[in-house]
Amino acid sequence: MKKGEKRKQELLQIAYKMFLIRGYENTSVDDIIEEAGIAKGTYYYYFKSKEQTLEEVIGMMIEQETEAAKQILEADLPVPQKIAGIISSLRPTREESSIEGALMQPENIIMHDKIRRKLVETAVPLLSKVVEQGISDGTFSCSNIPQRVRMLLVISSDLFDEGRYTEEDIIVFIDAIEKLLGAKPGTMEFVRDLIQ
Amino acid sequence: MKKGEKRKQELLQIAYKMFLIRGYENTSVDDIIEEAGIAKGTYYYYFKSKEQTLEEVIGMMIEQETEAAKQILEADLPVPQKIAGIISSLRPTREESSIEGALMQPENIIMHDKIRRKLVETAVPLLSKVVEQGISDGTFSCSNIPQRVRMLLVISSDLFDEGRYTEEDIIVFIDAIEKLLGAKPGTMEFVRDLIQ
DNA sequence: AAGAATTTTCGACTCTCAGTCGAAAATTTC
DNA sequence: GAAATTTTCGACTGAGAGTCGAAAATTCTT
Repeated sequence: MKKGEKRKQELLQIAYKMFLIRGYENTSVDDIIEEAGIAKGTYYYYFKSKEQTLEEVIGMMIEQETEAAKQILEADLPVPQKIAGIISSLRPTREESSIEGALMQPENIIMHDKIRRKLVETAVPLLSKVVEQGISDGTFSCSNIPQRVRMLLVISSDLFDEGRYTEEDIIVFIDAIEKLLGAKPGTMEFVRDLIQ
Repeated sequence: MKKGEKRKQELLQIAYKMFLIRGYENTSVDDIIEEAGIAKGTYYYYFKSKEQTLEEVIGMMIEQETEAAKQILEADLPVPQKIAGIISSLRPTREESSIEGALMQPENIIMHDKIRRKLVETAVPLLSKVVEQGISDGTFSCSNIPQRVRMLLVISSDLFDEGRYTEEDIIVFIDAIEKLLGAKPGTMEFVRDLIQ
């Protein structure tokens, strides 16, 4: 038998994959333990509840994604590059979004919502710092940075999380960035490439 | 015994109240039928599933709220007044938001999310028309109206649906409206009063 | 008005699923 | 190597969503 922490990580990995593929609501604890080849009691020895498992899975995901983002933040790069880098690293990995596309759509409301909240919460401070730097160097010009950054993040998750966006959405989104952060027209065009 | 449609409305009313007070997830079908004094089978004679009941309850809510909004849309009023009117009529009623405050917070994610989506979906076309009128009369100046309106709605639900907003949020929100719709600075200040 | 057809209601039953618990097995400590 | 601690086991409970066939009420026919 495994020693504690190892086993927990293993379960977290399994839960992560299953939540991703089949959705949180469509994955039962029994599914997880079967996949892991353990008994009910063992599962509940490591997790207080199914929901706590979700919480930890999300924490894991976000932490991983935040890791790279923080690196970039510290680097010595021009503001647009930093923004580009942070956004791409926070973006769902191919693994996450491509698994059968089954991911964030049908009825994964709960998981989706929790990820969204946590993502906003952790990304706002990071991006705010970059925007501050952007203000120093004249790229941006505005006050109440965290509030503005949050708005842009909320918009972007509405637009891009579910794949439902058109060319017009992109145009307006870029315009929104420039207007809300006080950048010169056209300077945020590079964002378009990040969306692809 | 009641005749069909009447009974269904009655059940819808009961479900509506219970979902509001105790939340969708914390209300069992058994709770509903007990309150209504009917048997399980009768409930399922009228609804395919619990989720369909939620769907219909939300449809009912939104329809009611949209009613008043449409009236205002048709009226012959200055743009700011129309916006104010529509927003207030789409806003959760005191009944909805005040019931023990238990409403939209703890773990009503599913109901909250469904309401949000449906609300955005129905409000975008309405407000877009007003903005168009605002462009004719010079209040606004922009293209891609529905996209912009949607963004503002999404922001506002993030900000106000859960009561978590500060003075700065309001300032930035108003600024966002003006910038995104191309209104002159200060012209949207009246929105502040709608939030209170 | 009586029977037939239809609508509405009933409630016991099934199935799935999250979570519990006491005891067994493995591991660590002394 | 015995006692203490950690980890695992799986049968069991309880809750809740949804099913189903049959009874009761209502409406339709003639």
